[in-house]
Amino acid sequence: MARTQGSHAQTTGPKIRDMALRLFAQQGYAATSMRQIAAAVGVQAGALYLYTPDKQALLFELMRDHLNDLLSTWTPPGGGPMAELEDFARHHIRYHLDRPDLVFIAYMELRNLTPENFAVIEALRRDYENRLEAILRAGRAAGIFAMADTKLATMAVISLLTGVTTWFRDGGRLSRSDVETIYWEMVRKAVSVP
Amino acid sequence: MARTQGSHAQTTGPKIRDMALRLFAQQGYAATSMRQIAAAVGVQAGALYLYTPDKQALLFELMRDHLNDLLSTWTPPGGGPMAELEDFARHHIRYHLDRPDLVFIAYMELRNLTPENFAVIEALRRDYENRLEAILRAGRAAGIFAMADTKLATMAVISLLTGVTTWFRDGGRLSRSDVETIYWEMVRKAVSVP
DNA sequence: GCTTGAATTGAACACGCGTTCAGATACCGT
DNA sequence: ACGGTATCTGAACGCGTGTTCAATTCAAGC
Repeated sequence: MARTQGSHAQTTGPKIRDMALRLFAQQGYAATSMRQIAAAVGVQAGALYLYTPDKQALLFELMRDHLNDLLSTWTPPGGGPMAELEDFARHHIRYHLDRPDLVFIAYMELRNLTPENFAVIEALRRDYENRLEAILRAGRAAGIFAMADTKLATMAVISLLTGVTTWFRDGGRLSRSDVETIYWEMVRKAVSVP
Repeated sequence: MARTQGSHAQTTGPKIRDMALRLFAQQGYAATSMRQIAAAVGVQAGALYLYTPDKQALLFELMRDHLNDLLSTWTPPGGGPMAELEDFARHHIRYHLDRPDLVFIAYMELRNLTPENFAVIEALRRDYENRLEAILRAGRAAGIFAMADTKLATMAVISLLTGVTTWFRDGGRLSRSDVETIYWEMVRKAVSVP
């Protein structure tokens, strides 16, 4: 098979995903051609099909692996809802700032997934939201948090945290950990008892 | 010229914008062809060029008019930073929930603008952000608001408010004004003195 | 009913797309 | 040095794209 040995395959395979990632993030899935990806890898378009069945699989696997990674790199640390929420918020920001391209694609290219692929991604996304919701629900039950609606608070907190990717650039006025701390403070205040 | 009289022109012209809006929002600018738009209007592709110079202008004018509208339908009402922030937040949510397609396009299709068009849209967007920032800055100076960084708070509040469009659907568990009030409460707490 | 000009068609243009595949090439174990 | 196979090329396929334009249809004024 194609994926096993040979010196080229060990670099070409991953390179395709890297370049697809970069190009999809920069110009979008629909606006990126297989020929462009191939050129970026340094190969002819036909060679891509030794590593991927089609263009759609490239997008889907990027998104699926991203979400699986997001889910597997964080588990509730314990220590009560407040500590867990802080950990969640800081991890979310750190993760998103470390992988801006992946995050961008995961939010922008949902429309370009086939219905079956979309369903898979959607389910992973909901898993992630449910983790935050569980924290908020526990915190409200414990009287630590106060919000009119837990589900809305979940969505609002995720929107707020994810928004950091739209403006943050390395080398700017604030460091990543500055941003992390400032955002966490806003999240905490938004859901805490007044 | 084409735009003046005749019974068809009075309906075909606006119809093109409506259908382009719907299709761009549903499937994206790049994935929508002029032939699809024409079919949705009930006309051949060539006829579109009596009303628009090209496809790009369709996208640009949609976004430009949307942002101009957003800017012109809200002016600071006075009454102090807290009252102004509430008015801003409620207006933002109301406006965004009333025009989900336009809002979606304005956030998703920025990449598909030519550089010149992008610059125009970007400037309008910044105008809008600056209005919120002015409120927050005044509130902090007055000791009503407390946030570590005004610019970050501006971006965070906009992310939080805009996020409502990703999940809200009419006929759901909560009405628009419910959502408006719940979101406003979170915004208020996030930026207020603890 | 004829003339006029706007509104629209439908075919054509050059081009880029995703994907396939027979043939060439490069590399490895022996 | 050779055989085998993993890797890649380059051309081709059918199709859809944005846009143009001569020719046609349509609606209204006289």
